Amino acid sequence: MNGIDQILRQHDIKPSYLRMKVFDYLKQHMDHPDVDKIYKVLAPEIPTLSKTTIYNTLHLFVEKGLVTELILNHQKHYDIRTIPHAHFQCTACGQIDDLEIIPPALDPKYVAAWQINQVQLTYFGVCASCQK
Amino acid sequence: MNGIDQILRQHDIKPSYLRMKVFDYLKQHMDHPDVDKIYKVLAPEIPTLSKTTIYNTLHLFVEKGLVTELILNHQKHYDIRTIPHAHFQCTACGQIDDLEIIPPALDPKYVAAWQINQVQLTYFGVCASCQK
DNA sequence: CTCACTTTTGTAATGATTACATTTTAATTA
DNA sequence: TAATTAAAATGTAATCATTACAAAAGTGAG
Repeated sequence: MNGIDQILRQHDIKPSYLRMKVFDYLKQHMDHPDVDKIYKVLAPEIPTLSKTTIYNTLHLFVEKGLVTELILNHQKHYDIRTIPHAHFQCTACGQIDDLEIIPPALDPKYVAAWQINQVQLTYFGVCASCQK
Repeated sequence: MNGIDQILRQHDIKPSYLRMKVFDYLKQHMDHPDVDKIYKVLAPEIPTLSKTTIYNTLHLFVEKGLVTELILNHQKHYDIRTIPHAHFQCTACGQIDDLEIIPPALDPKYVAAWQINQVQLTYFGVCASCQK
């Protein structure tokens, strides 16, 4: 958990124990977990943990620009990589991989009219191991 | 509703009255409606209409490759344009616009490993009228 | 120590989607 | 045409991630 309190503070987030735990989890598990997955791992070591807290914490992280929210299959997934990149999701097992593809820039005429805040580029298909 | 029965038949779908109505709606309203929107419009003229039927019908259309499903904001939206293109969604009013951008092709090494079935490129932001 | 504020928690509500059983409609055959 | 069978449409209840909200616990300044 080295330096995590610093990172949180840099993003204007008071580093409570739980927030540090959640961020630490995200840092060590970059497989785009959803709330349930984070909860299941942290709950055993934090017996009083509530799922609502995970929701609150992640909302705060997103609001402060610390993590990116990725809605896939009616579920929110979280990613500490905030630089633009693409994703692949296997429709069989649900796993999400990062892809080093930068989403194309919008035509200037749209940029002038709209205020673009986020881009999401996702490829759906069946991963190697699920094809067998 | 000219020729709609033909289009359905071409996709191996038996053209029932309701299926034709749903497809006709999609053809005339290309603003990527969700189930609720379609239901609200069709229900008055088809008093016995059930929402489940709309769900069933759209599932069938997607399965037969007649329409594309687009999950945005935890909701399924439907699009009769099946050629690859991008979307813009306003996070304030929810409106969805088509963009003439072709999502970038995947690196051959990924294409070899995975079986890609769908690509989704979406820009999120605030549209012109919501910025006021 | 006390008070005010923030963080965390628990429960109940929401809302889109699905499961499933039943009813209605259409098509086929005798 | 009536009977039989399959397909389509319907209604209700269940599911599940997320949110709303109020209460409890923790933290820090004076």
